[in-house]
Amino acid sequence: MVTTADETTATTTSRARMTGKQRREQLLEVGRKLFADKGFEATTVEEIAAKAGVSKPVVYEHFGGKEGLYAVVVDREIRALLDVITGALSSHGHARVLLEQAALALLDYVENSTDGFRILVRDSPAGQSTGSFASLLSDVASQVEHILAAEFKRQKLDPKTAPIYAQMLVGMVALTGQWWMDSRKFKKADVAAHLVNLAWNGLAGMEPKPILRTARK
Amino acid sequence: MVTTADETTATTTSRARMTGKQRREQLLEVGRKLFADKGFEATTVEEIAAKAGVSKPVVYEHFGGKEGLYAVVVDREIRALLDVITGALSSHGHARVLLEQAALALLDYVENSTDGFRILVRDSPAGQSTGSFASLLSDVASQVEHILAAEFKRQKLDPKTAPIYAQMLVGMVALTGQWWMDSRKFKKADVAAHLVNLAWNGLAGMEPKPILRTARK
DNA sequence: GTCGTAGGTTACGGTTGCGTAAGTTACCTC
DNA sequence: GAGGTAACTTACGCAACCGTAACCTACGAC
Repeated sequence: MVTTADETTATTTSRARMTGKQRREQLLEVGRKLFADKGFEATTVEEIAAKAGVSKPVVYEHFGGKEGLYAVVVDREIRALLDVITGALSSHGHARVLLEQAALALLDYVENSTDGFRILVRDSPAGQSTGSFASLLSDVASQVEHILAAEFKRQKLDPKTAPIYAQMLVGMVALTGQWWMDSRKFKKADVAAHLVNLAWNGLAGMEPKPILRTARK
Repeated sequence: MVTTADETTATTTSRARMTGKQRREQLLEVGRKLFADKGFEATTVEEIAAKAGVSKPVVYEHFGGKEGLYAVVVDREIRALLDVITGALSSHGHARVLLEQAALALLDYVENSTDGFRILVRDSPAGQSTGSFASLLSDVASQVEHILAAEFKRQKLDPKTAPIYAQMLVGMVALTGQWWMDSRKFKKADVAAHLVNLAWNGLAGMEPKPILRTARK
């Protein structure tokens, strides 16, 4: 044992004994990071344990296995993301403002919880056919759909087509978030403003200098 | 499909001896299907071999391993998709028409080569950090960027922002394709028309009954 | 200060799936 | 119909990981 030194890459985070809760949270953190970096299958239980400065059975004790840990990690991320998006979409106001807020909410999430977002995007624990991220997207899309349907009626457009447009908007925002996560060459507020600009005005009627209508931290 | 008999799940496609080329192509087909259905890691070499009615070493003979086979499969798909998209984008004409054609090209691809598209979207052979699909997208985005930059100058918009909009458009189209692949509740031409409608006119100025401007098979 | 228990360890069994060595069969050529 | 070669097989070695059984150890309560 001895080992004050870390062998290969493992940064032995803790050394001391912890309470169950603490250890559990720590394992979740460590796992999150690893899953984000290397994906589900490429991450091994031993690696997780090592990086938490603990031995393998501890992981099994808390989560019953890799899948168990992964499930909890994903569940938390899904909930967190869904919460902020739903929050943004269910404040009342002009559809344009809702869009703006939802976009900002996603970008915030991408910024603050990059690892989590990366996990969701990667998804792929083979088991569930419906990737959890896909189902999150379709959940959000259905919220957007309702907003759009109302808006369409007002504008004398066919509400039957709302699902398509909902899907497109969600896709646009989601993939833009994904892209922004890696490139990061533009400011968050700018990305959001352009997002809204394109979605609202279209290429034919774009504002030259789009600005946000919402005050934000 | 010249299937003779299937046992449990493995559809032993061939029984007879083949030439090297034939076998190679057959293995690529089989692999493509399996990778699309189960992903890279979940697919085993034995499974591929079995489904091709052949034994494992044959696969190693032709491709040197699972990764080798996968690489060829992905490479072909990337090329194919990139070709049709690039083709659509490099015909000259109104930007709106280009968008329309590119959208249709993608949807065609999704329709005709569903397995391939699913593989690309899944991607994830751990190795290359830059998922091949991501790099394809950014490739396409850069093409779109140039088209947009020209268009922006004409419209007195800032060409510096073209990359963002390019990314958004590509994201919108790509994720819509992904969604359409699974849902399939709308007709291809309709999806394309709505795609163009949103991108071009925006939510504020949508046409009630968008129609395509291009004649298509 | 002993003792119960939560927190932790070492060490192993078992499966899975990759990759290869060595040998076999059909087919084509002369 | 002998033999060479391309196509293919059986059989195995081996490494990685998962998961578990069995055994320690710090530490607060009494």
